[in-house]
Amino acid sequence: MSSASKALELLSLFSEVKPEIGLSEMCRLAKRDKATTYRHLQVLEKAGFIEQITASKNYRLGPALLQLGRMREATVPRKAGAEAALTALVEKTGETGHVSVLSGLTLFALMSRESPKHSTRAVIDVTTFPLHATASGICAVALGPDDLFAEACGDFEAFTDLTPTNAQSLEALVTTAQATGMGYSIGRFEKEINSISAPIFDQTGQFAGAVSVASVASRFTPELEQIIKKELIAASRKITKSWGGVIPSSIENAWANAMFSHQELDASS
Amino acid sequence: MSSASKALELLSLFSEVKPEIGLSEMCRLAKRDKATTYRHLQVLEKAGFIEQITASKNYRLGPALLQLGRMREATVPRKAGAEAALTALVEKTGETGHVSVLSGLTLFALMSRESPKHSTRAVIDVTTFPLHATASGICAVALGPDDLFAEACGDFEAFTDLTPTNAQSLEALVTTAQATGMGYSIGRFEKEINSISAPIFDQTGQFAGAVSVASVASRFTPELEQIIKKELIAASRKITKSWGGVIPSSIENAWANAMFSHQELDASS
DNA sequence: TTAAATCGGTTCATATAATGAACCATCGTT
DNA sequence: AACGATGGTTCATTATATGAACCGATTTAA
Repeated sequence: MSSASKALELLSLFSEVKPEIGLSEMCRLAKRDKATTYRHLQVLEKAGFIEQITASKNYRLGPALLQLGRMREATVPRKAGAEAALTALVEKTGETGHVSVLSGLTLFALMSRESPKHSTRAVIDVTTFPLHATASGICAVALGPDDLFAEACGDFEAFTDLTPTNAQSLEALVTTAQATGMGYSIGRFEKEINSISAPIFDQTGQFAGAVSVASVASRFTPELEQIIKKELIAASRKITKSWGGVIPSSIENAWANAMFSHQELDASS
Repeated sequence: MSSASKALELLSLFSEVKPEIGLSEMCRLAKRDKATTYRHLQVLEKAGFIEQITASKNYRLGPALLQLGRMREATVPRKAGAEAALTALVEKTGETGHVSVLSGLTLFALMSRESPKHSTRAVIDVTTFPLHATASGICAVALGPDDLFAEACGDFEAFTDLTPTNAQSLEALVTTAQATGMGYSIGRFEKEINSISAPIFDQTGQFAGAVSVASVASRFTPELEQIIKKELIAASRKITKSWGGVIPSSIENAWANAMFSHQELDASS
């Protein structure tokens, strides 16, 4: 392993709960020699990636990270960060995929991609997703800011006869989404279209959008559903990383439970 | 020079005007061997500090910077970043220094520090600075968001007989501040107190606050004024860096002109 | 169509820089 | 005063970084 890598690894030892680390402690955490660790810290400090607190002699993340982070934010559009993951998602599932972003109380379509695999396929032709009727929308209401629930209740347009049209039925969908870490829409926005959606988080740590797969109901087997969920999780992880976010452990747990329980059911059937 | 430093240096080659760089170009910019540069890029990519664009094979800043930048923001308060610079400022000038932050349309006092050098000294005992009467306020109106001018015009309270009480006289002060990159208050907030103020910028690239020196008029000689300005510039650079910002070149130019023309006057007198 | 020039990426003998055990100096406890 | 922490330093040993030359693929020019 290169020495530069070892130096950079030290940065990942900082966290919100441990923002300051002293030399000795860092040696223990990194399981490395004190002299080596010290030199690595010197390098990082000279570059502004960390700084030493004069009083305590501890180290913390440095100001250069703010600059570089801002530059990344300024120069790389979110769309670019979602592109590769969405392509992979579509390829692996053979279904239509799309990514949405939450701005204020509205869920906007960011991009969509269709699979050439089937002649019949879902087409995403909306610019904003109804919160109560789509998988992405349920995902946003369930895992995004609290005021989205009220916003969703403000418009119960019935797109199909399965669309939820009152707060109670919406609440049920939201609860399921919170338990599984994913949103579902079984023919609730368009007949014959089943969608599943996973949340995306950005550098503020908040829900930032959703990545979804829309499949035609006739080929939506349990096997396909399992594949879609698996790939959605992978896509969500990739996009979240690209947007500078971290998947909250509560979501990771929900995913693990959802995938595990489903596999169990499959095995026992 | 350590190889880790060399790798990290590559990051500073990215900028808003050059967000993507290819391998060969990076070699030229960094004046380093191609193989070495390539390996450095590999290390940075593995750490998420840069990423390669699949299509063009160019490199750009990576998502890890967003995460680390946000963590720095979350764990290091602005106050801490201003502390050392303010202490040095007060020591070198022997006068009272203070730092203010702009939040919305209001300029709040963040911290102040008095010099033990003189028994008579300025005391900063306000929590918000009037925009029209203080050096920090003029600085904010001149170099901050445009709507501050209207806000300043909303309250022309006359603290002394020198306080500007109409838009015209305020405009004149603002123009001077824009030309010199600093705000001035010669007995306009408190009699016998002269203040000079330099802007601070944060990671959004915008005016974020001001660092100021308040001196008692009786010892405010041209020599002291020159020292204060020089140290203010140094303090502004330090705090701006700590807050993740960059001094705009327009401000740097204004400072250079202001300092140079004054020195010329001194020499010719 | 060919040939020269670029590009990103790779190889391997050489040279340089990373390493860590042992070492200080300093601090706060016991 | 002896102990066990801390942050920081030294120097012989060793492992890693280095770069000239190379490769294959595109692009450009003749």
